[in-house]
Amino acid sequence: MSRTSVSVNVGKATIKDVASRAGVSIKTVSRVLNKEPNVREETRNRVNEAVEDLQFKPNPLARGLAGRRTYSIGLLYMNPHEFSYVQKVFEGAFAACESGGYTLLLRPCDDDINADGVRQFIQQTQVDGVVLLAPVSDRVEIINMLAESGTPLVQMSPRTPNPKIAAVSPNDFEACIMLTEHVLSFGHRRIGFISGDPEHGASEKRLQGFLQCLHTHGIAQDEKLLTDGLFDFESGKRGAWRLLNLNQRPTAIIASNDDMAAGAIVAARELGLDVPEHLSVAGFDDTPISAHTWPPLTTVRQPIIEMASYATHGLISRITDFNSGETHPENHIFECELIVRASMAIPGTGQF
Amino acid sequence: MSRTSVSVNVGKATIKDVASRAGVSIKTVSRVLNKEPNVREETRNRVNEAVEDLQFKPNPLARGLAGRRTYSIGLLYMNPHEFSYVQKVFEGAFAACESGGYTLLLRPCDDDINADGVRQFIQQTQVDGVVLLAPVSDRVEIINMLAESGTPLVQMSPRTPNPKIAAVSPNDFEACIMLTEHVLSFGHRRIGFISGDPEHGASEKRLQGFLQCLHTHGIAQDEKLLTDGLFDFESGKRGAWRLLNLNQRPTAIIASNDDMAAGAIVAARELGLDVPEHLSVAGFDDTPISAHTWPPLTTVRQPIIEMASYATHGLISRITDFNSGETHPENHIFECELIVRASMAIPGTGQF
DNA sequence: ATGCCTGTTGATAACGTTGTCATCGGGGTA
DNA sequence: TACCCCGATGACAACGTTATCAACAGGCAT
Repeated sequence: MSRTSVSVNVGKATIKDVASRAGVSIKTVSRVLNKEPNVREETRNRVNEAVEDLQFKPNPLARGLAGRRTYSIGLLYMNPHEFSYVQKVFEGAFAACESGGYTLLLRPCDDDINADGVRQFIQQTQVDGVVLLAPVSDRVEIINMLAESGTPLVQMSPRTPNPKIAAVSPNDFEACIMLTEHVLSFGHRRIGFISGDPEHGASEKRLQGFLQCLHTHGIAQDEKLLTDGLFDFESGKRGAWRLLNLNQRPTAIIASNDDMAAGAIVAARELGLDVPEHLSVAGFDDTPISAHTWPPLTTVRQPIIEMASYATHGLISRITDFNSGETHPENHIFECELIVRASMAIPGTGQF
Repeated sequence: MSRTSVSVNVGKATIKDVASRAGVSIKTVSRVLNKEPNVREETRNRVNEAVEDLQFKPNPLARGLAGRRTYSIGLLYMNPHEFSYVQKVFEGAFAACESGGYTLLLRPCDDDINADGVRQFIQQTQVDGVVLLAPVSDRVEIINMLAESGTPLVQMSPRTPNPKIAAVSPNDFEACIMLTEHVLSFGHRRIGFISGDPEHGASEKRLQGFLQCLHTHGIAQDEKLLTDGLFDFESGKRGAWRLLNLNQRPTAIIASNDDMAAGAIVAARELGLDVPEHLSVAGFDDTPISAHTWPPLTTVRQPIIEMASYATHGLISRITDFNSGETHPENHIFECELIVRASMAIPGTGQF
């Protein structure tokens, strides 16, 4: 009535306009919008038609204010230097949000992130829940604060899954056994291992998988072949440098991620060693760089997008289904996949 | 009064609590919060104290609903395969938002993005403004739609700056001249060039810079040495493959970005050519991969973070200063920097 | 004195939803 | 018949801010 709209005011319609057009109260429109029960089929249809006609989109701000929820969730992460990982997580989480009508907020965290910072973020943005990437997912004070404040959360790759908290994880341990098996199958027996950032639970798990596999095959473990890294290129390069300067240097190096493996390749070249003729190298994570080095890296793919999507879906449904009786949060494990490329060869030959 | 708070309700305070504590009306608190004029110094102080005491944070949803603004802006981008670029933009934009009290929403756009999709995004999220990354910044229908709807925007690296629209750009043309000069200084005369995705304005500008530089030095242009790419690794590899299979192959290749340069290195290796002994390679953008290949790539650094931060700051102040009389939007140009690494050598020698 | 402007302040509407509760009517049960 | 319960619906308060406009005090010109 009040609007002499000629398709100009499209999108500016409010719930009142819809209500008067459908000949019902705004509350009934609200019920239909939120798929609440106890609305007659015919009424529901009439409302939906009006919504369609007016191209009505509920105002998220009003919704949030009245309903104490924002239909948005936060994604907290650290380590911008592993950004290709974050990117994929974002991709998966974004897709899940999209399909659920949610908005996703990215939140980079400094190394010195504390519970207060997170609390402030949540207060400021009013997100309905959060996805925590490793290693944020391991900060006890943050987890506690969120639990206390009743904010739904889901962890990605936590060090030790908490039975009370939903989580998704790759099977790092088994995956690293699989990778090591692969390396052994070429005949390598002196294998160097560059571990990852100890801040990440995955680092320990990958190392343990490696050691377990050696043990299974009855290969003596040589402490000198284990060296530390931090998941970044430079530390991988330094680690490989140390390994390659041993009296008896390894014929293969497994790096706990691709960036470090790329560093290992560069270290080898600087020492005049060809990959894979003189040294085989394997990475982990199947990031873009693993396909873009020369030679391209044999690595392990985590289904990051799927994991993020799964985690986010779960989070959203927990936020939504306030009704469903406390389903036990699970730690869902995802299988990894071996990606064979050209950085691995039979020792001393360069042959595959 | 009503709250027997024992520091439990911290953060749940509303503007009313602040008002009663300071002994003023909520409107006056609002005035102080929004730094409006015409509040007595003493009153202002009293309110600020109350805000501090109660750890009051205004509810952004209520703010948005009442004030018709959300204190959030959107970042629209395409091409996830150039994600390290997006990452840096995000970094800069995020910092600017942070300091301005704004929230940043990332919005990946499909290739088939259209004005309707963007309109929907804006309606749904109610962002106060948007940052458009190339090549979204060149979609005329989108720009027009935003202009019509009165949404403030800023373009990053538009093809042709519009005098009515604020923008930031790198000096691609001059930067590519600088890079080409550098290549020429090693004595290269047959230089292959792999251009970028024609969808991006930068591609044309970089190519023109290259050609201009050759012309300045009186070097005849050989069409065969120009080949097309799409800014991704694979197209770079294919482009280099074509160039290296010419009867008279180039002694150096300039790729329009680092991913393609990495592809060029791999193509060379596959053909048994060493870099830089048999072939020099240069990239563009100084992405992480440029430092992680072997040899590391000579490239050009755009100050992406600074550009994004500058653009975002400008956007925010335009949103805020509804008062200031229509300052002419400017296209701010940023200088690029040559990054010299080890992928470039004197033709046929491998020496720097 | 009177009127007017200006700086300061407050009462209250408005923003567009969801939540709470009341109402109404019809069918099943005692 | 009387009662109760339940599905369907609506009136109106509530959410926590900003916007509008009125009120008030004091200074200055008339």
